[in-house]
Amino acid sequence: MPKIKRPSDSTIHRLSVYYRVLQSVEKEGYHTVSSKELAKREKLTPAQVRKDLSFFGSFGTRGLGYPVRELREKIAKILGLDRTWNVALIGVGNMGSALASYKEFQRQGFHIKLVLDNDQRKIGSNHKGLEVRDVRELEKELKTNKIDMVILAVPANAAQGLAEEVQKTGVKAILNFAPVNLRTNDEIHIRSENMAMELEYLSFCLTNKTTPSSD
Amino acid sequence: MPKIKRPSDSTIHRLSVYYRVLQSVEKEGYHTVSSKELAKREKLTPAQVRKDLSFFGSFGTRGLGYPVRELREKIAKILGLDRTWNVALIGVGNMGSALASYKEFQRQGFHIKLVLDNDQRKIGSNHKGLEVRDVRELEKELKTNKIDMVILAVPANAAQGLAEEVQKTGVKAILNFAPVNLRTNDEIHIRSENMAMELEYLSFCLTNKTTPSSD
DNA sequence: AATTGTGAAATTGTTCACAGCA
DNA sequence: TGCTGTGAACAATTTCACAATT
Repeated sequence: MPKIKRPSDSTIHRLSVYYRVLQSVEKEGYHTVSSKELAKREKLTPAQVRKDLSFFGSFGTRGLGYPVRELREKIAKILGLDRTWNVALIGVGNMGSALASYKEFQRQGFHIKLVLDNDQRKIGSNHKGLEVRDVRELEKELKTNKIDMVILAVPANAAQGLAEEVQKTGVKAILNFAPVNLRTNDEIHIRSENMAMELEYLSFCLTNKTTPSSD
Repeated sequence: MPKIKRPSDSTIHRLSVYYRVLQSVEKEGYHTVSSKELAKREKLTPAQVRKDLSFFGSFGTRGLGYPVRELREKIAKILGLDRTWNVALIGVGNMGSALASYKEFQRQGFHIKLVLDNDQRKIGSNHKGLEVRDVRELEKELKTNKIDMVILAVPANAAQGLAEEVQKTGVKAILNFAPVNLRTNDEIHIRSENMAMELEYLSFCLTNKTTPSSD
């Protein structure tokens, strides 16, 4: 039985990285770029770049390199960035507010179309042009706004319950900022940003005097 | 020559995870916990938990499991969480403000002792009990406040320059929130939180209808 | 009886090295 | 000649399986 090679988790992450680099390279006016150049800009090896891309097809020209614009578009398509995504933000505390105005989301096609909270004082208020809606209307609001992804920026103790509710509505992706590990069945994709954990990693490095070099 | 096994990057990250779980387990009143139970709570395998811990010593008792409190303390020591760290925050925009009031940092021993910005309107103003200082005084302020780590929450185009300045002052760790890959020599530990990249990962999953299951 | 700690095996991910093409 | 695409070699990580211990 032929074993089908699936791109690894890290390959996908690096694809995201290449996408960003290609945006720069394109802005700098280059029409082609080699795996060597791409690698150099991100401290990777040329072989890794080529191998990563080869999971998805042959995009380059031997002897020449990769066509910048075309490759960027190809990667966009692979990552699903050749469209826009409707995103809902749950929780308009400090972090939620910051995320609501985070330009990079918008710039990459993630449009925050809906903002929800459970605090009566916040509901109805205006937040970056969007009226904050009542989280009790979660299901209705997610449906009406055709939401594809949810960003959870709520306190740790509220996150699990909300993740389950979101899942029930049929939304298939959550980006979680609460410092808890969400337990769900396998119907939904969840990524967590755990900022304290990153500081803990740094704490480990400093404590154990490891040599840095791109951790 | 005997090859010394170094814990991998992912082992360190999981240590952070175990630390959090142990805090819960302890709060729930348990005195011992098995690798099986720890694994279950984070969807890992018992063997992995044991292997991870074994890099740092033998903390368990065969037939019984691990002493919760003791293990938590051991891990705290390994990660350098048995002390407090002085953290400086550079950039008091939306994200910076949110980070300044992020409770989890404080709770895990990361104390934001200094807040810097380059905006004259913000300098001098009070932010969560701390006066915002002028980033032009960077070196002096980092020294006076005995800063161990810096959180960078500045626009993408300012991040690289600031990272270099921070490095010159001798601080050895940066947590970067700007959506750029910081290029530095290898004297400093850098971690980046790239929130758009996490959304892109989700975008890939939805686009390619991968089966979720704890990505 | 239960559970750790750990070499060995299996798997996964990265780098090498070179054939093949522009 | 220069650079891609890729199988094969290598390296790292995870899982297995079992002796050792309480």
